[in-house]
Amino acid sequence: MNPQPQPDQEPLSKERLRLWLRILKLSSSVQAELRRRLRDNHDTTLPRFDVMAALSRYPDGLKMSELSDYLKVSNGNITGIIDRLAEEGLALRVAVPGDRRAMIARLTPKGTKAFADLAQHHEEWIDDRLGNLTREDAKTLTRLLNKALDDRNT
Amino acid sequence: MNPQPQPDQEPLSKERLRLWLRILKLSSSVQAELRRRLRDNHDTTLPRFDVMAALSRYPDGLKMSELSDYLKVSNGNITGIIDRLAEEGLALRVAVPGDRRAMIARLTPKGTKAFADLAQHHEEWIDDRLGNLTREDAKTLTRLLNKALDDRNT
DNA sequence: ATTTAAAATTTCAAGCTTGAAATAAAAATG
DNA sequence: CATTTTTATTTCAAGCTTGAAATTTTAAAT
Repeated sequence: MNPQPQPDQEPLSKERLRLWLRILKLSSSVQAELRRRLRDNHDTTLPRFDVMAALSRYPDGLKMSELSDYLKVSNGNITGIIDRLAEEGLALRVAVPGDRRAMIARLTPKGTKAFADLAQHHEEWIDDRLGNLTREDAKTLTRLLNKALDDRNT
Repeated sequence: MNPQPQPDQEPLSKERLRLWLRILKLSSSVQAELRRRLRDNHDTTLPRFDVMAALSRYPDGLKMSELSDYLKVSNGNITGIIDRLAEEGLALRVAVPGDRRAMIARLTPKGTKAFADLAQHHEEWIDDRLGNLTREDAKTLTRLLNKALDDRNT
C-alpha cells in the first residue's frame, strides 16, 4: 500500500532531452531512407513528394500561399519546387479569375498518376521500416506524440 | 475469458503511416523552433550546433571522416561547416602526425565556451517544448522509439 | 621498386531552405 | 479619386546537403 520512496531521480529535463534525441534519430533515419528510395527508384525528392501529396488532396489545386502555409515552408521555397515540378510536366500554374496576383498550383494528370504510384510505395516502405512495432505500440506512440503536440502550433 | 472478436480493424500499415506522420510533424516542429532560437538568440545554425556538440564530446578532436560518420552526413558537408566555424574562431583544423591526408577538427576554447552556453539553453528549450509529457510518458516514448530503431542501422 | 588499389579530404553542381527585398495587384483610407 | 496599406508571389543571397569527381597521400601487390 505504501509506495516505495524513490531514490534520487534523474532530472525530468534529462529524460525529455533523451526523448528528443530519440525522436530526432528515428525521424532522421527514416527520412534518409525515404530520400534515397525516392531518388534511386523514382528519380524524385522528398520536398517534391510532399508538395505532390498536398496537391493530391486538393484536386482543384491550392494557391501558392495556401500551399506554403499547409506545408509550413516559405513562399520562395514553393515557387522553386513548383517550377521544377512544372518543368517535368507533373504540376502546373493556373491563373485565379478575379485576382491577377494569385496563382493556383495543381497536379497534371501525369502528376496525379505518378503520385498514386509514389504513395503506394511510400506506405509500404513505412510499414516495413516500422515493422518492429505492434498495433498497440503504434497506437500508444501516436497518442503520446499527439499529447506532445497539443496546445502548440497546429 | 473469451476475447471479444474485433470488428474490421484498420490495416496495421495505416496505423504505422499515421504514426510516421506524427513523428515527422513533432520532429519538424521542434527543429523549426530550435533553428529560429539558434538564429535569433545565438546567431548560429542547427548544423553548426550539431557539429559543436559532437566535438564537445571529444576534447582531443575528431578526424573529418569520423565527424561525418558520427553525424551521418557527407564528408563535403563537414568540410563546409568546419570552414565556417573556423572563420568564426569556434573550431580549427589540426594536422595528424603520421598521415598527411587526414585532419583533426576540434573546438577552440572560445568554441567550447560558446557551446556550453548553447547546450544549457538547448536543454531548457527542449524541456519547455516537451513540457506536456510526464516522466512516464517520456520513458514510454523513449522505450518504444528505441524498439522502432532496433535491428536497424545504428 | 613500381604499379595498383585504397583512404582522407576537398571541390563542385544541383537542389532545398530561409528571410528579406522587389514587384505587382488589390483593398482601404481619406 | 488619389494615396496608403495590405496581400500574393517572385527573386535573391547565403547556408545546408548530397553524390560524384578530383587531389593527395598511404598501403598493398607484384
